[in-house]
Amino acid sequence: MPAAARGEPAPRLRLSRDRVLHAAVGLADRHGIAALTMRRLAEDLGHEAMSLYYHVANKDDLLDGVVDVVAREILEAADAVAPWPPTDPHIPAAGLAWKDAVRRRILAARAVLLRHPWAPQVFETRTAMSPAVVLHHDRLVGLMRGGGLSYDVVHHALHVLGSRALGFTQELFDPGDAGGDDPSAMLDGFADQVPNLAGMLREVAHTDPDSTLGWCDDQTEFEFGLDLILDGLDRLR
Amino acid sequence: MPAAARGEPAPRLRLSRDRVLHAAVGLADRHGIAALTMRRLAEDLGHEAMSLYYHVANKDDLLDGVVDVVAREILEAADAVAPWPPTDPHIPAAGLAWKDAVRRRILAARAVLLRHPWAPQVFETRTAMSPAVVLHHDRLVGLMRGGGLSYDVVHHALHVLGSRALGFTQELFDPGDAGGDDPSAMLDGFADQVPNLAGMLREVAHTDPDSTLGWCDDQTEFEFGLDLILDGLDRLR
DNA sequence: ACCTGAACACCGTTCAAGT
DNA sequence: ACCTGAACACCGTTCAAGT
Repeated sequence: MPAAARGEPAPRLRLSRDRVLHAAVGLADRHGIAALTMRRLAEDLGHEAMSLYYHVANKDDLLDGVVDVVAREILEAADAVAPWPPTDPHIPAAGLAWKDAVRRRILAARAVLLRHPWAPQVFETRTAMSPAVVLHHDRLVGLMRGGGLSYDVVHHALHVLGSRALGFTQELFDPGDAGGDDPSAMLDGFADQVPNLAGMLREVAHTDPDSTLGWCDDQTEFEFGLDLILDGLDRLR
Repeated sequence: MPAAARGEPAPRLRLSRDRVLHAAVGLADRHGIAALTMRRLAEDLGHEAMSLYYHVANKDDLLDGVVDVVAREILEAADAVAPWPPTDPHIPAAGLAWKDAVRRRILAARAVLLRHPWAPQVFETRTAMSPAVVLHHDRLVGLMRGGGLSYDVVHHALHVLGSRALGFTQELFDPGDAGGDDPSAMLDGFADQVPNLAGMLREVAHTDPDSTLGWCDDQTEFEFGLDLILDGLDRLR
């Protein structure tokens, strides 16, 4: 009795490192990073857990590869909106264009990460650096230098941007559950101990009482911070 | 035959949530966050793993508590250098002082985190927010408002600062292993694909050939970014 | 060359039982 | 009230064995 007749999905395809990595990304996208175990991943691929070790050294290597897959996606998206070297022969004066180009690259990166919300956490734990991440940063350096920033300022810029260059920041408060209708409600019975925060929340909530995305629009805040930094850097030109 | 006579360290002290949490912090400090398992922690305390569950709901609750311990340490250090409300009756004009006070608080937070290098990773995974973190932010809000920033700008400020308010940033490249004597060496055989980065590294390394901390001084870069942001915010006053 | 099964040393956690 | 031992369902990984 053949495997297919027993209702078991036989291995449909031979494994490869690339197939393993892309399946891992898909699994994390669908069920979160906690679901990404060697056993579960193998199951998704119709193989046994041990088979993965032929294509991947260990779990750490798997995560390095997963990060690189996401980083390649970012690189591609960023190159599509602001390549280096610039292809457009009609680019305006470099000094004016660098900010826009860097901004476009970073917002494109952010758009990619919104599809992989688990990725920032994984990026944080990686010690080896993905080639695609390095390429992305090389392009940022090129654009900033072309805009008239010194290498020294560009170097500082990479540090200031940090993970923002890849489109994410470390938010300490989860806007998801903190929001609700009334943001200051979450401080109930606690407000007298945090008078400043309570005051701020009351006013900010009042200013924009019915924003669709809750009282903190992630995209708006990300862009605000990005522009604050880019403007600050431009002033050092 | 008593337990002590058999050479086994009998439980010297009764457990408590506070003792468990502080032991967890110490364990992570000494052996890294990966060593922080329920079994290992119990062993350090001279008890059985299952005993911990009487004082802590589960591992998630343990990590929430651990984060709060670190956050209380931060709060205390920050209040020591820049309390709110300000205690000094001779404070200069508020507009000039807010930046310095916020800067002091954040650098004090950073000093604490340098003693707990594993903490940022744990902060990232927490969804519940630590009371001590909320208090620290309340004080930042107070100082900024006192400095003449509108609630709206202060709100943006908290988002821009993000984890920086607690003294850490997400660095994508590990300065530890990337450094060495020659930073551009790490791009060997790759330099032609990343000409901008290679150019930058050559010049930056040359500028400061023998800095003790390697080619990227974390503290310098952190302060550079912090000041860039604070100056940008001040301009919105 | 590529894949597998059994086995090992770990996890976090439940539950009934001890003092 | 506080702590424990045995047991369960998971991990990542080694290794010898299959095709």
